[in-house]
Amino acid sequence: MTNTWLMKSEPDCFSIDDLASRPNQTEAWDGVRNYQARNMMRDQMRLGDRVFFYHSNCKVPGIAGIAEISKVSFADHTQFEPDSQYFDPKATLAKPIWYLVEVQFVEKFNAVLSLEQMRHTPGLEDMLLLRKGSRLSITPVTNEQGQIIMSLAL
DNA sequence: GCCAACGTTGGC
DNA sequence: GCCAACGTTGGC
Repeated sequence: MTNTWLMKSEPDCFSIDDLASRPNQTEAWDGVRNYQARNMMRDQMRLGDRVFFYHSNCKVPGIAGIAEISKVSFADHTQFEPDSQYFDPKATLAKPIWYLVEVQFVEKFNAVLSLEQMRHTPGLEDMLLLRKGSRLSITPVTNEQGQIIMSLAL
């Protein structure tokens, strides 16, 4: 059973083009410091799960393309690095606090499927992304929502 | 740049 | 364990 997720990234920081140009087109999704998001990565994501790569905090926020989970949950190394902005002094090697997954590029949409368009698409009303005040950087997407999104993607 | 909504922190 | 204060997210 393959699930679908939506993962946000600020394109100024890390965009889908950045992912596509990485060696192996993979990237460890480090720096997540929210427990709900961590729990999804740690406990629920499976190899091959589909990821909608969402560009946030930019001119046209929306889904820029697709990735997939290429490596399941392991400790986020940045929590151990004092020089990292993601350093967590409470974390130890024996007891890591933060976990991440690795994602791999699959495809880039010809055009970003905008937040605006998703808001106006019947069938997507219940997407967690569209909830007022929703800031969670990782959210589950239902199969139905996933199919609708794929039908809109160019 | 503004600010609403949310999560976290820490005093009590 | 409550909750005010604070910091962050992210659309607009």
